[in-house]
Amino acid sequence: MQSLDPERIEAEWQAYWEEQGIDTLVEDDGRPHYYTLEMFPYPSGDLHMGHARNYTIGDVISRYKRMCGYNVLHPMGWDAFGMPAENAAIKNNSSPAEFTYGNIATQRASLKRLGFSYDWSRAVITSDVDYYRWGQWIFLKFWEMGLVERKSSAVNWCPSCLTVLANEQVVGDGECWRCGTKVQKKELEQWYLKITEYAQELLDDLDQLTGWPERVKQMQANWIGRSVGAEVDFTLLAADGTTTDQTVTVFTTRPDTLYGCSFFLLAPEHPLVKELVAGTPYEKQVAKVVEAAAGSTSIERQGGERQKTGAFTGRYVINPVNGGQVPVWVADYVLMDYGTGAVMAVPSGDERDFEFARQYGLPIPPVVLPENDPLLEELAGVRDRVVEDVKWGQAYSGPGLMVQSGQHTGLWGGKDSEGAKAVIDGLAAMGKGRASVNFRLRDWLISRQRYWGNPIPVIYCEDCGIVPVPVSDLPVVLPMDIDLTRGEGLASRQEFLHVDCPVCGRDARRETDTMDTFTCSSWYYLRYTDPHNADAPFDRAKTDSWLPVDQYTGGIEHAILHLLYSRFFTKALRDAGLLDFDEPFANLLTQGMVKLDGETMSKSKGNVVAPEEVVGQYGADVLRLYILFMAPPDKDLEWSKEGLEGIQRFTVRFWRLVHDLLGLAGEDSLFAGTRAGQPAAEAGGLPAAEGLGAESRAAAERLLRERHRVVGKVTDDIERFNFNTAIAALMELTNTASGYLRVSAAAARAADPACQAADRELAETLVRLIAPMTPHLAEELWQKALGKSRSVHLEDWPSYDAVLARADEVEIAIQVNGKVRARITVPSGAPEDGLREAALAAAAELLAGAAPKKVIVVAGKLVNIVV
RNA sequence: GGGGGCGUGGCGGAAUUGGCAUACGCAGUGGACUUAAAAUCCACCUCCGAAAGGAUUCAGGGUUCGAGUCCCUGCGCCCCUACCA
Repeated sequence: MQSLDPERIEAEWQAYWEEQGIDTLVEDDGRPHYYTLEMFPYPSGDLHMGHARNYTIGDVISRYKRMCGYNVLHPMGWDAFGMPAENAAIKNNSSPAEFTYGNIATQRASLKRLGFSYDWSRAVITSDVDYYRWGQWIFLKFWEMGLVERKSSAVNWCPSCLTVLANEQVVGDGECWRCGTKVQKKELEQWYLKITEYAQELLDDLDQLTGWPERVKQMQANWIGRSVGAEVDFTLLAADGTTTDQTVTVFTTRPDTLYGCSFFLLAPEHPLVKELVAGTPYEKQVAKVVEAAAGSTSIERQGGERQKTGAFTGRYVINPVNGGQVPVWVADYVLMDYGTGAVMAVPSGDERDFEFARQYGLPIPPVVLPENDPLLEELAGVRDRVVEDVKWGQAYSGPGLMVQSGQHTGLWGGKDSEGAKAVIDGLAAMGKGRASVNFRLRDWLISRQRYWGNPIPVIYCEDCGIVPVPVSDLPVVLPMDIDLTRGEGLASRQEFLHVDCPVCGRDARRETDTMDTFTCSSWYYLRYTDPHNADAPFDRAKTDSWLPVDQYTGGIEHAILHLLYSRFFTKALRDAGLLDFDEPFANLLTQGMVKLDGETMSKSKGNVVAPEEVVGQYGADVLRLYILFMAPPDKDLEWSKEGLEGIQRFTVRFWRLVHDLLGLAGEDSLFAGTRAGQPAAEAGGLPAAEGLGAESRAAAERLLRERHRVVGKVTDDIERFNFNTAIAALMELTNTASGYLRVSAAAARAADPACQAADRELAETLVRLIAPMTPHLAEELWQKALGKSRSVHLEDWPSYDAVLARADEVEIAIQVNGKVRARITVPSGAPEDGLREAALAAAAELLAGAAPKKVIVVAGKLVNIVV
């Protein structure tokens, strides 16, 4: 027996698998399809432990499903465009392409060293022109469908990355998702994809995603942010108080509180603001609020809450339900990009309005009263406004009785209430309002003022305006010779910038913005089904047969960004007639983080453990098994060197056990450590094993049962991704088998053919069970120790017999009043009646004559006697 | 503020439908082997107790024959999100 040498074994079998092409997909071989996918990495350096975890989980699923008889698509690629490559290029005086492709080579080597079963012939790199040309093609397809829009709006600008960002990429307290710099607001003309057209469907179809974590679905639902309510039109009064024909519309979820509107608010960025105050005494104060809001990145917080500021504009609007004149204010807490940018303030029913009213001395008339409110007696049924100001310490935003609300007084108010409906109906009849649904989701801003990305295929012509690049002119190739260290960008290349207008043929200018990298990752899972297609992004027949992805595995950080964008792309491509399914990922597994001393591993904190290092020291199999064992995949994993070494010990024990079972162990026997050639049991005080005596026969029986039980357990656990307990069960089987070998003499086993066959069968089972997790170790044992000539990874998953897994006898706990007082052993499958009798007999002494009131029998488990 | 999740030995964690709490591993302790150590093997290893026995899944209450699991209250922790009208 050779000693376990991971370095030699792993190199040898990786070469063998590659040469045999066992991971290369053979399409349409008659087996059912299974598509397992892990989120592809960004090539910013070598792989980190989070990648190792993500891809280990995916690899176990892939190998397990293959052994279960599926034709498994298990691809890998790189999300290769983006900022870090630009920054690194400037720092290292090289180019983004050099940096990116260098890291891809490094990561590819690391992935191979970890023994992942990817079909490398299908690798997709998003910065390859053969890939991104189809991203441009899809952009033009979306253009055709009316899903592309160029518009001017207040956008998020990262002053460090020198580019705009999508709403989803502004994180935390208004920071850039990539560099953490405070984002600024800028009014700019940019390219958008109309994801909002799919808002309702993106929300509704979350219900279809039964294989997604509730948490992720909730996060997406919150992000989409559907609110039901109404739009209300307020008529603007001129400066002299006369009526104009101009209206300002608000969105509200509480139309029932409309009678309590005592002031009207505009966002500082609202286009009307300037116009209202121009040349008036109010201009100065209002301008102050507007300016402060523009620099709101530096807003101070007071006691965790922002101080609200605002200013009166000197103008009024008319409340459509009661004709009341309402002062118009500008307030910094009103957001331009939610609703209409204008708000009807109802301070008695909204905490923020309440706070603002108190601060500026504005009235707070009550309109919806909570139960038991002292005002109920005074105001019940009162239609006109008699109380202008409540004495409350805070607003009441719950449901309640409507008062001081004209004809709607006495109705029940609240979100989506009868009162709300009645007010909407009244407004609709007047033509001053309508029921409305508002979404928080904004259109997806996809243009980036960066070089290292997919060029937006658009041309600006002085005569023809904005012209899409004709499909026949694709791809728009990204020039590779841009020198970022000299401050160059796409506009620096005349041959890129200047182009003949596709319509009129005159000199025109190319768009120099590139697309958000998230557009590249929004459809890569489709490309894997047909990665070399030169005529189309993908082939409908292939996507139909492989998608949706059966199992997608990746980090929770993509809960909104990537997963929402991909869902949108899928739906849009479906509507383009290119796909026939609604959702890209049927099942989603979000793996937890890898931590060290309770902190997330990160380069900046300097607390990283590099997978490469661990592989070098312990081997890929040990790293993989450790990652799977230490925590369930969706929980955070605390790194522990001791734990890693424990797993290493287990792999050695497993290795020796298989050899022992086959009679191949010799001096490396599990029990060779104590006295040469003698079972350690002797030293441990057990009688020396002489042959297959009664004790070893009993052990053999136990072992057979355990074999069937553990195969069942490991199968169930892998199906449910409980890899940690699957490994625990394998450890138990290993321990049971060691116990059996300890009490039975090797010579006697070798002399008994039935015994030898059983031992061999067990060894084969063990190797097949561990194969998805430690593929190299398993292959070495399978081919070298067991003498097989075909890869273990092409074998069938072991089967088991539930009947054999059941013990002949089971131990039944006898409880008295719910506490375990005794145990009896009965034949398994004993009938309930018998069990009851046996239990009562066994408990007679304990009961001391007390008559049982009730006896509960749980078959095969326990009997509870209630006295 | 809103939403989601969690709380089990010294540690990571198990308990699949309400049915014997603490599987498996780490750390620790003792033993065998060794001149010795490491490695290996064996045994012990929730707490109190000499033992018999008792207590124990953050705390308190409830439902139930029976609760780590379900319900209520409180405490603590984590994650997401946030002037969203």
